[in-house]
Amino acid sequence: MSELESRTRYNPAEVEPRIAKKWLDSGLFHPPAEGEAKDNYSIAIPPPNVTGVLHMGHAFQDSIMDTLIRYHRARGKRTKWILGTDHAGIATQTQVERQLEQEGTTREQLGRERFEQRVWEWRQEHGGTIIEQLKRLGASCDYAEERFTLDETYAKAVLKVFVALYEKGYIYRDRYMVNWDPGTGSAISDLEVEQREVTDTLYYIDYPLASGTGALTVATVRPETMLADTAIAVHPEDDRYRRLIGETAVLPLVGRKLRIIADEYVRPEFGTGALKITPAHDPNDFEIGRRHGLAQPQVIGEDGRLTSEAPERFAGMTVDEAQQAVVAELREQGLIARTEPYVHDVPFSQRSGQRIEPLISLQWFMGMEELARPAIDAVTSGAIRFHPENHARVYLDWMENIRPWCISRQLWWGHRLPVWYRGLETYVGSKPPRGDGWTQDPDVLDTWFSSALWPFVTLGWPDDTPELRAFYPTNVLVTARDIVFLWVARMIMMGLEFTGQIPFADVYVHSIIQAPDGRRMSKSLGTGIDPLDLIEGGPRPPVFAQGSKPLDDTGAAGSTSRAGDFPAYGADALRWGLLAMSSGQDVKFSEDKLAQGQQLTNKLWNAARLILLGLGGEDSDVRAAVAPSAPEDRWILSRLHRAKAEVSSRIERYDFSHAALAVYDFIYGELCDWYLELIKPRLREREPSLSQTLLYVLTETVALAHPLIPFETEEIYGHIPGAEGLLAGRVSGDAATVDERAESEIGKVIAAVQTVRTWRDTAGVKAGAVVPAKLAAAGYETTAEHLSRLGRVSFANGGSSRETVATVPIPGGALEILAGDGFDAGAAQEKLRQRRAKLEAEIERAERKLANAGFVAKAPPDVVQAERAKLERLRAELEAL
RNA sequence: GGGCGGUUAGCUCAGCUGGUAGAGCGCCUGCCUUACAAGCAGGAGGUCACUGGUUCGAGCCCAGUACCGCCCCCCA
Repeated sequence: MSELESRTRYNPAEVEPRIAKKWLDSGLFHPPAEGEAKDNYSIAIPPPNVTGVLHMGHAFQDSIMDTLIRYHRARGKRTKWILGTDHAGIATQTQVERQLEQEGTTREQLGRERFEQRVWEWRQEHGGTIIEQLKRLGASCDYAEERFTLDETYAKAVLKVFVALYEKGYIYRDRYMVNWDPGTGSAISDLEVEQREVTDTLYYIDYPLASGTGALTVATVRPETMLADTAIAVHPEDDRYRRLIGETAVLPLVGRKLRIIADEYVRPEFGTGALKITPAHDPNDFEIGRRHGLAQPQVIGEDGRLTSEAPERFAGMTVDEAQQAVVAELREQGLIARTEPYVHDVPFSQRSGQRIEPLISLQWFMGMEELARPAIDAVTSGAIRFHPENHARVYLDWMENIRPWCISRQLWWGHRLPVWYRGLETYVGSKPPRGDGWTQDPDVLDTWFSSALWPFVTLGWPDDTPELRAFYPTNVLVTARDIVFLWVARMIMMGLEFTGQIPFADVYVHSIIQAPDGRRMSKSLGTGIDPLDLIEGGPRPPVFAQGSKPLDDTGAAGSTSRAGDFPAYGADALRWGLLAMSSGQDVKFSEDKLAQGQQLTNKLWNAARLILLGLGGEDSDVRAAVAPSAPEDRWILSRLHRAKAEVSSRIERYDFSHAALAVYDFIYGELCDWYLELIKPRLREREPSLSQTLLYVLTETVALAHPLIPFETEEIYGHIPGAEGLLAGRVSGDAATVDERAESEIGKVIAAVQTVRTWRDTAGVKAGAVVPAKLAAAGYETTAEHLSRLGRVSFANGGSSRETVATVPIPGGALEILAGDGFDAGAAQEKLRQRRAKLEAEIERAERKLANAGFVAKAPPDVVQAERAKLERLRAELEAL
């Protein structure tokens, strides 16, 4: 018990690693694969990137999941938190390529096989980091069964799924417009593209008519793509151009004849109302081109350079060079009518940050409509519920307008497509084809393809394993909204298609934590933050040094300003703080909340010290029954019972900030501020009934707080005499009930003490002085001593002859302060006058309300009754003064 | 273009089926009271963005306005 005795401050740095080890050694987090999913509780972790490190989003999300997991474990459920990492195709490959670059080589030089080996080595080296960080956070994942989306068993499942969907006709190969990311040299999906505002130049270019009777002017921000133009489109009802439909224009610099076509897509009011059509390099033009059967010459290649289909003098140029060259030639020929700056949104790759080059490319796609239908039903029927529920609508909107998914990626790191070609033949199968001359498709699958199978493949699918029966479907999927489409929707579709069951019943979409200044947390912006620096102390980036707004003109600080390194808050304070921040919407990171969490852990630590050191330890045992008679004992049991109900219901409703606050309020506002103060005199007397109560209350309090602040509560639990096993594995019950009488008695005395203290302060009573008083109030039969001690008043025996110099209204009557020294009578009078004025104002308001015929007639009777009762109480109080 | 959310104390945020506005931090005052001074006790501080409506009664419900943020679609 030395730590408990010697430390007046809770020291997470010493406690947490020790407790973490105990948990890991206990095997508690690895449940047997028994029973059925409906009786068990499971969550599949959103697999972090295998080479990633824990960021704030993880810490937040994992705190939430661990709270759920620990809560349900304590309710006696067989509980499994499925753990693993994602191979994260592009992200991982990029990291290894960067390393190769430093070594002066490239993946091409290395060759595919050796490159893949390098990535596996990289994984070996860095793949364990985030898992260790999860342990440090206290996440009670099933570390005994760590999955990886590129494991052998996982690969088997991916192939099976691919082949099955191919055979159903959902997966197909097509030449189609894709988002080509020149940065990664791969196609990427729509969801990996983000729009950024860019200022471009809009060029107005004259296309001479073939008839020689003038020119048609088109507007474009990408003049270089004109080399691939195959038509000019106008709106069919545009009177300016209607007569030209069917004529031809001549493409400058190239000389190709362009048909002038009519298409509803064109907006007459934009630009010149005439649109150049480049089917190979613009998604809309691609569609128009298909409608009109236009050719698709491709002048920009996958390497971002002009192809041989462009006029020879441009071939080989980069897109930027080509643009300059094209503009220069057009200028020379006097074909640029004018230019203007133009601000618009342009697609960029989230992966590489490069501007997307829309290209026609031969890729593998997956038709989603058939898969979407049951996934829509699952949500509309309520089988899957979103929390908060407004996310369901966003999900449904997206699902109802779902588009094909480009699933092939031109990478080496990932699940290689189980597709082989020989001449014009294509073979798709989980095993290579027999015979000679087959070449496997070099592409790999989009990482999200394998992630979509996560909740069931991690449990052994396609085999019918005990794990699958015990823990699938999972209970809840915890995620941020940015991957609801990328991941959640696809898991639902794949889960229904391949297991016939929803993969989870609830989807909890949590906040995104922003930097204190409202920007997103990002390493490159300097707004990111390593959760480990908060746990163990570490450098504080400038943006975290103060509140969200700079100091105002008067120099008054808006909120706490902090400097230097983060203190070692510990994992508990971090977890509590993050949970307290959580909300239905995005939130700014608040270090104050961590500080509040730290306060809480310290308070609980000292409460435990008071109880455990005060008891001495040997004569009590938490296993003994508790049936106290003292009102404060019955009060704390009743309040504890309420706190448990409150915290449970908050956790079950995914309302973590209120769960965190409820724990705080109970420990601070009831246990420490009142109960422990009330029992202090009895503590010295070693009353057995009190000891039992204290041990019971402490045990149940740490159990209550354990899902949120697991380390400290586990540590304290270890010091409780008679406590068995680990708190993390303890199933809690609740023997107590609400005790109205005790709540009323103690509630009264608390209110009275507070009133007396306020009075003392304003009446200028010296802090330590004990003031003589007469108790002229009912309801303090069992608690007068508390009032006397905590209010520092002494009750005169019998009839005192001293005069009353002040009257302090308390519930049930008043406290008459008798003449004595140690306080300022004038100030007391003033205080009394203020109180009277306030009472009179309140009485007037209540009277006015009750005089309102509408109120009495229309308000619910109980509200009116309550108003009457209040008026009477106020009058009585005024009377007492 | 469509959709969603927000605007409450100096700061960050709560606020239930409408019934006299709350927390943490910061600020002021007083206390080293034998669990905790990184503590304790007390206090000040709010035209609930704005306009109108419904209601006996609106921070909460309805309509509109302004500003902030996010998502989807997209116009060369």
